[in-house]
Amino acid sequence: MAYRETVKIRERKAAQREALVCAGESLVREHGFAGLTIQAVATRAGVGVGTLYRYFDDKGALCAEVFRYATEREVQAVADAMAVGGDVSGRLQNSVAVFAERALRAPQLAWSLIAEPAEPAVDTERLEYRKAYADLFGSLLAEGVRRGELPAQNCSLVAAALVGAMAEALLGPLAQRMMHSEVVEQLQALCLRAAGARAPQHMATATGVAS
Amino acid sequence: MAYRETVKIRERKAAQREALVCAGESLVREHGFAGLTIQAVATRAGVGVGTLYRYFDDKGALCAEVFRYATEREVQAVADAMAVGGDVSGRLQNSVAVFAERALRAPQLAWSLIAEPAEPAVDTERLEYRKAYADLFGSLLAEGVRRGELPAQNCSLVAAALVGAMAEALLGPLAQRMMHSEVVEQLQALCLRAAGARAPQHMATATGVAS
DNA sequence: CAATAATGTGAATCATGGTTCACTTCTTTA
DNA sequence: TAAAGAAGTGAACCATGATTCACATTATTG
Repeated sequence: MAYRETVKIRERKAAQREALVCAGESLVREHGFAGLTIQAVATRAGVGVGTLYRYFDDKGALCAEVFRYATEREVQAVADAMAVGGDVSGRLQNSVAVFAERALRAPQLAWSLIAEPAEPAVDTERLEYRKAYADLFGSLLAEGVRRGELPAQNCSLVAAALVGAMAEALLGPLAQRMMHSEVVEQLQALCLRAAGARAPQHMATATGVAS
Repeated sequence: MAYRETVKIRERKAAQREALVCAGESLVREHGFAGLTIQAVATRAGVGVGTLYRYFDDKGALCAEVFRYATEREVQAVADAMAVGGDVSGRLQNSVAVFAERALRAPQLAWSLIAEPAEPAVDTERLEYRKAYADLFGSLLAEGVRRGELPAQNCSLVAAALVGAMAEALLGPLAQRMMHSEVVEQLQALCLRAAGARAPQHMATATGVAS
């Protein structure tokens, strides 16, 4: 016997894998999933195309991983904004702002994650991603209803609708031409009204925007 | 000189063109844009693939035409529902119902028109399509604001958001598992709240659903 | 160091589906 | 009916980009 995977190698492999995912993510940030070709990822990571296939079964697997990687911090940021104390309306207002501001600051990434045509494997992940947001907003709404702060409603459906409303409003050409702050304020007001919450209160800055 | 296009031929050509578009639309209805291949359209229309290129520059042109063809009646149905008399809230409620019911009845088509990945040419048309809806809802909202029936708001942005909210709520897996009537009612209530309109009123059936 | 077992490589291959074009068939008119 | 101009045809072609695989390189251990 003359070879067995050693710790050093295992770590190098893990680092390599992450480097590949990371290269993929940077490509998506710049050019969307359209720019995520095996060639481009390999080149950017400084390896040959064959190497990619030592780490991922196929392009779909790579795409899915890149999607998850890019997605994780987005969802987390909204979850954090929602986790602060205060009434449901305030937390809703806050999380809408975080969602919106992040999307406005990285429009290419936002579009890629929410709407860009891509591999079937990405579509699967995307469903999860939207569900993650919908679940987040859904439980917040449910809490509001339970506390009597919001009127009775089908929280899951309304949550999905809120996510759709924000996505559409932010990704359309309109939002790019408006002042970001106005877009955020309008969306906050809209979402609060849609959920039947109290009117929005002025907030100087939203949290959770730092990357 | 021994040939010039005659009326009979011109008509036959027009008919042929429409037959091709129509074949394309039926494919989209059944299998989405993924099923819209040149081969499939040609076969369904009973012609050779070459023939398609006598009528359309390329696949994009055909797709765009198919999209417009399928789209026209959808937008018209909503426009009709919006054109009836009554207050803005009632008309909003009515058009939301029409939009929702049509989407629920033809989910494959709705998904293809609203969200399916497709040719770039289709994406361009899709922008128009969404804009058409957004404009429709936008002017209704503007009228409501002008009349003092709705609170001040950025009508274009809110309209886009309403379209997004409906699309997301209807296309997600949730709506398929719920009773259609409940989905419609929830969406009506949501959109009215979002626009700051009065509470929804009971309506036995929405108009404009017949194809 | 020799043997072994990984990982790294990229030109060649494959898959898919749009597009072309040389040829056939049809329509019109002198 | 013959000539001319169009429309119809589909096998061959092409473009794109993922995937493979025979070979090279590197790491490990007796």
